[in-house]
Amino acid sequence: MAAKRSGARSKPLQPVQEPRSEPALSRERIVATAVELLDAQGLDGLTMRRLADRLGSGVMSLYWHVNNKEDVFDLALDSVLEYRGPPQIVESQDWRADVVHMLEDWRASMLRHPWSASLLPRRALGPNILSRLELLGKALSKAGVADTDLNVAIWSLWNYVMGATITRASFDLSDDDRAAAQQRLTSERYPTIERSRLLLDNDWDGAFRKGLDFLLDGLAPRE
Amino acid sequence: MAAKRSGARSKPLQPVQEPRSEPALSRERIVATAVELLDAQGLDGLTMRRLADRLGSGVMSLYWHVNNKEDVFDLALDSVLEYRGPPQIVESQDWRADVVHMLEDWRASMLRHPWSASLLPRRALGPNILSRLELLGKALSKAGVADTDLNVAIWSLWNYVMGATITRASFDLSDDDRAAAQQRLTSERYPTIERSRLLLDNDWDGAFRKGLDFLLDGLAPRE
DNA sequence: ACCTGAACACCGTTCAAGT
DNA sequence: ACCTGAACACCGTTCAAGT
Repeated sequence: MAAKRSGARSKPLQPVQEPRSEPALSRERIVATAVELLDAQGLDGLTMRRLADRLGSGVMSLYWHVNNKEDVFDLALDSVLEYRGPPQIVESQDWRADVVHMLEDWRASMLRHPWSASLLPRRALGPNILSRLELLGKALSKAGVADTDLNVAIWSLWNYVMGATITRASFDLSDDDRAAAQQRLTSERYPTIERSRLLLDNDWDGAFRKGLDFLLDGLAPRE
Repeated sequence: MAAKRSGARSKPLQPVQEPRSEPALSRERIVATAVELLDAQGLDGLTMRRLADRLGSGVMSLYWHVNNKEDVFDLALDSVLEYRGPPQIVESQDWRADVVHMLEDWRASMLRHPWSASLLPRRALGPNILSRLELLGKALSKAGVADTDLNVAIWSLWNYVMGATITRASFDLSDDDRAAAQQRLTSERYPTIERSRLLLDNDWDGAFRKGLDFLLDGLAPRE
C-alpha cells in the first residue's frame, strides 16, 4: 500500500530495514496502542482482539509480550502517569505551592486519559505512582508535617485527588444529563442542593483548587 | 420440591398462592439477588446468566423487568445506599458531629458492599444518593458555610469520601500484596513513604476520621 | 402480562503448532 | 524467540414465539 521510500541507498550497510507497514510487535508498542484505544473508546473499548487489529497482528501474538489483559491495564495506567517535574528543581521555598502544583499536574495527567482515574485505585501501585507519592511526601515533610501525621496527610490528599478526578472524568461525558438532573432537583425535595446549583457549576478546576486549599489549611496551617 | 404448607385453609378466599420453590420474578427480587451476587463475586461476577440462574429463571426473563445490565447496576447501587438516619432527628446543636456521622455512615454502607464505591461516581445519581447529598448540604449550611461556598464544600467532602472508600475497598482485598509492596519500597528509592509506613498502617477508620477532621477544619473552622 | 430458547456477534485465554 | 489459528467456555442482547 505505502509508496516505496525513494532515494534509499542501493548498497545497504546494515540489513535493509524495509519499513514494513507494521513494525515488529513489542511491549512498548502494545502499551502505546492500548492507550490510544482507551483514549478513543474508553475502558470497555479495550479488547485484546481490537488491540491486535490495530497492531496488525494476531490476537495471540500479544500474549508473548504480555501475561494477560490485566497486565495491559497496569502498563497502560502507569505509562500515563509519568511525572515530568519542573525543569529545574531550584531550591523552592514555597512548599505549599509545590504540593498544589504536583497535585494539579497529577489530576491533569489523569484527565487527559479519562479512563485512568477510575482504574488507578483498583490496581497495583506502579513505579510512576510511587514516585509521585514519594515527591508528595517529601514536600509535605518539608512543609512541616510531622512524621506521625505524614501518613494521614498523604492519604487525605490522595483521597481528595482521586475522588475529584474520578468524578470529574465521569461527569464530563454527560453534560446534558447533568442539566436534566439539576432540572429534576427543582421539582422535588432537594432544596439545599438545588439552591447550591450543585450540578450546574462548571468551574471544575476552580472548585478543585479551592477544596484543595481548604484541605491544606487543615493539614498544614499557613504561618 | 418444597413440602406443601400444612394447615392451609381448604376453602381459599383468594387464589391459593402455592409457595413455589421460586417465587415470581420481580424487579425487587432481581435487584436483591444482584446485590447478593455482587457481594459474593465482585463487579465482574455479576452476569445476566448467573443472575438468572440464581433466580431460577431463563436469562431473557430478566429483560422484562429491567432494560439491560446497566440498569441492574444502577438499581443495585442505589438500593445499597439507602440512608437510615438517626432514629430521632432531635434538634442537634452539633452540626459538625452530624456531618461526621453522616459521612462515616455513608462510607460504612459502601464498605459493606465493596463493589459499590467504585461504581458510584461513574453512574447517575439515584434518589438515595441525592437524599444523602441534600442532608449533607443542609448540615453544612447550618454549620455556617456560606451559600457561595456550599458547592465547594459538598464536592470536597464527596471527593474525600469517595477517594477514601474506593481506595480502602480495593486495597482490602490484598493484604499480602501490600506487605510485599512495602517491602519493595525499602530497597528502592522511596525513602519518605517508606519511613511513613504508608502501606502498612492498618488503621483505616482512624485515618479516615483524622483526614476528615482536617478537611472540616479547613471548611468550617471551629469557633 | 410475563416468560422462553435459539441465535448472533462478540469476549479472554489454552493449546498445540508453525517459523 | 516470536507468531499463529482453532477451539473452549464464556458474554449481552435481538428476535420471534409461546402461555
